[in-house]
Amino acid sequence: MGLDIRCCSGEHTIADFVYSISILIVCQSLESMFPSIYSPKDIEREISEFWDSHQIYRKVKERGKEKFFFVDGPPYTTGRIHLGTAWNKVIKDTILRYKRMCGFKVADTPGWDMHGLPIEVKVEQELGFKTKRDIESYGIDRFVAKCMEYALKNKDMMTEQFKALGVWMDWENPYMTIKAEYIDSAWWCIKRAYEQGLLERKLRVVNWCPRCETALADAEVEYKDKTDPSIYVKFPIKGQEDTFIVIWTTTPWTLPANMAVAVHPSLEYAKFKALRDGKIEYLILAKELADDVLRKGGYELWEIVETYLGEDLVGLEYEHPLADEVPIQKNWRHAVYIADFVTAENTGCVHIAPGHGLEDYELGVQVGLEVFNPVDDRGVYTEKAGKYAGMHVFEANKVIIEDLRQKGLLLAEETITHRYGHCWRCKTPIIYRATEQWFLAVSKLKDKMLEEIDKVRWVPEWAGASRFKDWVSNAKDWCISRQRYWGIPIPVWICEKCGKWKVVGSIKEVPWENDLDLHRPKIDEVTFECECGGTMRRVKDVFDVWFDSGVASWGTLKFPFKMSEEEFRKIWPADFITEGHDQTRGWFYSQLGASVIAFGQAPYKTVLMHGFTLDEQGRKMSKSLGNVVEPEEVVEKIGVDGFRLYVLSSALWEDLRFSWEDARNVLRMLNIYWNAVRFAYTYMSLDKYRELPLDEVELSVEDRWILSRLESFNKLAVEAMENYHLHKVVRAFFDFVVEDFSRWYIQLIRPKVWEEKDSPAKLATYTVILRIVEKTAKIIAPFAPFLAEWIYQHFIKEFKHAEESIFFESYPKPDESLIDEELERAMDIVREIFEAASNARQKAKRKLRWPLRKMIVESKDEDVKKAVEMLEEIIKSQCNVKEVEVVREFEKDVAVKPNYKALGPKLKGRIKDFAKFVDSLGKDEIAEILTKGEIEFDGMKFSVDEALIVEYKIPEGYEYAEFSRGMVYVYTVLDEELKREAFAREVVRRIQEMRKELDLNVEEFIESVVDIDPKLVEGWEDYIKHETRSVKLEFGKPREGYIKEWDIEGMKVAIGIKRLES
RNA sequence: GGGCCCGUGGCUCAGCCUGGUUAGAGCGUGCGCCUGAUAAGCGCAAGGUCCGGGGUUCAAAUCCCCGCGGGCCCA
Repeated sequence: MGLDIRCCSGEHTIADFVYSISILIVCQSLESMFPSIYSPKDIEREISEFWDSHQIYRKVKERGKEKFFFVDGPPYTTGRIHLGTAWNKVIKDTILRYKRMCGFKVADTPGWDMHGLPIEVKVEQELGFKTKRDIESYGIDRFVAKCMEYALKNKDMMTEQFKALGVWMDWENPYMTIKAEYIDSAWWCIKRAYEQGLLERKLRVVNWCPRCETALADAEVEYKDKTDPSIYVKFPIKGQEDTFIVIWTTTPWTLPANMAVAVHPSLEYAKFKALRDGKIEYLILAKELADDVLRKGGYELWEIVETYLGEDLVGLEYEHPLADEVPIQKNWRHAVYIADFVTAENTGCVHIAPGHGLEDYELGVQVGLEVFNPVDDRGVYTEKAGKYAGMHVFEANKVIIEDLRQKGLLLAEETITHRYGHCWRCKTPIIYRATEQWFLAVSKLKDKMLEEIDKVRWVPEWAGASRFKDWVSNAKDWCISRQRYWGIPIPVWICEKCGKWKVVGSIKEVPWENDLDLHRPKIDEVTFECECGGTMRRVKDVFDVWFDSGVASWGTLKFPFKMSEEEFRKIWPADFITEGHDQTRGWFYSQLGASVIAFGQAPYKTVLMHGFTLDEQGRKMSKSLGNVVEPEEVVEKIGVDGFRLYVLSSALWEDLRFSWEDARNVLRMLNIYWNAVRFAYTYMSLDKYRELPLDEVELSVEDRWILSRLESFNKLAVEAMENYHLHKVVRAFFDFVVEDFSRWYIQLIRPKVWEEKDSPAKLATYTVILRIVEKTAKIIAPFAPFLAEWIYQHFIKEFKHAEESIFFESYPKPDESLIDEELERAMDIVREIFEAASNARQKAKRKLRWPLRKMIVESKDEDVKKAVEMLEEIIKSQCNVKEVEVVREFEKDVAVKPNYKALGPKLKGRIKDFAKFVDSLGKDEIAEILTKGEIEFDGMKFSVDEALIVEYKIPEGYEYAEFSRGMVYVYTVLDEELKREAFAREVVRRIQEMRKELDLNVEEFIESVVDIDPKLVEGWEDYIKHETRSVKLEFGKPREGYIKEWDIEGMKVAIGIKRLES
């Protein structure tokens, strides 16, 4: 745009010339001061160097006052960071930068989760190991050293990746779960558990990974589809010929350990007489399920012989189906018991193996069954399993099925695909095994934990109130022991002689020399002497790695090793943590559990739960799908700031579907911001502007408007930040910058920047722009730190006194006195009117370059009237019309016709007279009828709707378009005067184009020859000369210089321009 | 089977908590405009059963219930 402007007639003055020269000089240095193209890479490099060389991070850290205790959820040190990890840290960094700008002294210690099975598995793979025996023969000490090396190497690599994302954390001093002081924090917590009787060692059925040969916590079990046998087995009833109770199982390998059958007390069971292959059998199972099962079993006929409730079956004894193969089974009595967990599914009779099932175990304890577990750590049957000894359980399935078939006890065999637990790291299907393990008795703390959840602020609210509570209510005791090597050693020593425990609560109680040698196997050498004279040896287990991170909220503070309780209490609990929704059962939980044990309260005050990163189709990113997007790839294309803004632009708690298109769009918007700031920079630096107080300049209406918008944006940003709604800030930022600042304000003020140097209007504009740039940069600084800092260094510092870094500044507070809602509304209306006018012009094929005589806004809304009055000049210039008028009702030609269809049947023959009457009505009469809504004819009254068809016709020469509160009518007829102006502009436009094609500098003068009738642009010659920097303008055939033939509105026009040698 | 979240134009999402004229953006598409931010920028248009069905209400994308589809977590 930039329409009706600078048509100041007159010759080029000396001042003009000087101005041109200075533009030239500015243009040359401009590119180095403020490049024309936004290049994230260059900016990031420059700013990184600046931050490093000026030690900005350290200085910012020192400035904080009031504490803000943030705890970093420690990423696990395997491999490189992925999109999700990057997103996570960017969220954290943005919040921390914001809090620092709010004056807080922020705890920004990053954490590293460095122990555990995942690393062991990776190292095993590197070394080509398959079993624990490989590790033991290699040497635990060497294996642990490898794990440490692996973890440290990855930590360093990931640190560099995080730094590259502009994440300001204390990378020199992270907390690491492998460090002595951290292990101290964990041991201290276990001691606290022990003192409260919450540390238990018990025989329990646990999730067991036969490959890793260790117990797994519920949180370490991953459910996915697995195909298993699904078999129906007949257990022979003792003392009753050909009578069986029928059970169903998907784990035939647990049958050698069967100890009982469970039925539901109130479910109906029946004994069926069934015929198969000419043989009669009696089968007991749930009545309602029998038909289905018997059909599967291939029975030809069956009938009910007897029915009973489950409770009636109690005590019914049966023979173990594999008693011959597993002789030890002959020592025990097998019978039917009742259990509430039995459901009316399959046969209604549940095979119970207390050594291999959670509920089985509980039932076993209750009724006094043997907990028989003939399976070793590797998932291989022991000698106790008789015939099956030495066989892996999963391989045993088919052997057992075959044995049952041979014995005639297999009723039916199918396969089933169901969700089955797998080891979270090595993906091996887990088994359930009864083993001795160490537990934290979380079940005793559940109520307290639920109570604490309520005291925490959850963002979004349902993260805690619904999702987390659900998990915690279902939580069982936490199995914290692992039969592995790379982990925090469990600090329990047991006397070999009397069995007494010693729980060590501090690393000071054991001898150690450097902070890393508390690991196995060294710690295993430490012994204590028991009161009884016996030797106390450490249990061999290490902690579940989730327990490591569970103590992070004090581990990060090095409490209690290096911090006093008094000091600790001033800081703890954490003000803020944030992680992905997978951490509901992970870190949110492990921390809550550990903390309730240690302190009886939640370790965090606010928890922000964020989503997962998915690919463009909404699938999880995974290597096997080949859809992984690396953060570096994105950064390469759109820069760190672009990346950060992109991942922060949608609601954090929802999954982020990565989209290249959207990511690139962020870059495009940043580019608009860049260009807008650069535009301002060009003229402000040319004019050597220095900051003026806002109240010393004469603000125009558009200045007041943009200031109001700016403060409204500021207000929204602060509110959103306080609610952790980061995406709202990003959206509002782009909205303000693109819509209000670039697309509208800059267009409006463009003419002003050409005014003479000390023009008050221009100074006001500069003052406003400086404020806009400063505030927007500060508001977005936590999100896009590089760009914000760059603008601060290159723009803000140029025009006002500033700090060393933008991060020394405080986050801007809105000045609500500058918010003028009425003006904002008025401008909204004006922008709508402008859009409608553009629309109408397009319909009438009147391009914006062509001035139009007048425009009428029709609306009954007082606000519209006020808006147009208030902002008339803006409408006129933007819409390129000479005159604008608001009316309540635009005078349209109204034509009315009789509604024959409706009135015909009523008036019958007199309808013709009515038609005549209607025809005879004058303009005023029609108007009156329409206002009244009634028409009187021959003593009868009809409503207008019924009697008339009303047609409106807008007057000749007008084109219209709708907006939300009315209509805009544009008078599109061009009179001679307008045509001359329009034509002049067409000519100017062509000459400018030619200047560009010749690559002329903006200040260079030319001579122009235009082959048109001079009358076409009469009165506009000087305008053309001025606009095109033509010293001479002639009409006629061009003969020299650059000549080009144009088509202007269907007319062939030759134009020639010649560069003037200076 | 249970818990939570999501389901709005071709695509990505606002709006829903606190019900109220015509459901908004951006991208993409088509047409055009602008030209001293210019290897940029801008406008207009087409395009929607707001997942489906019930209910509450004068009024439902919005609140309630029942389904369907997707995701995560659990059993």
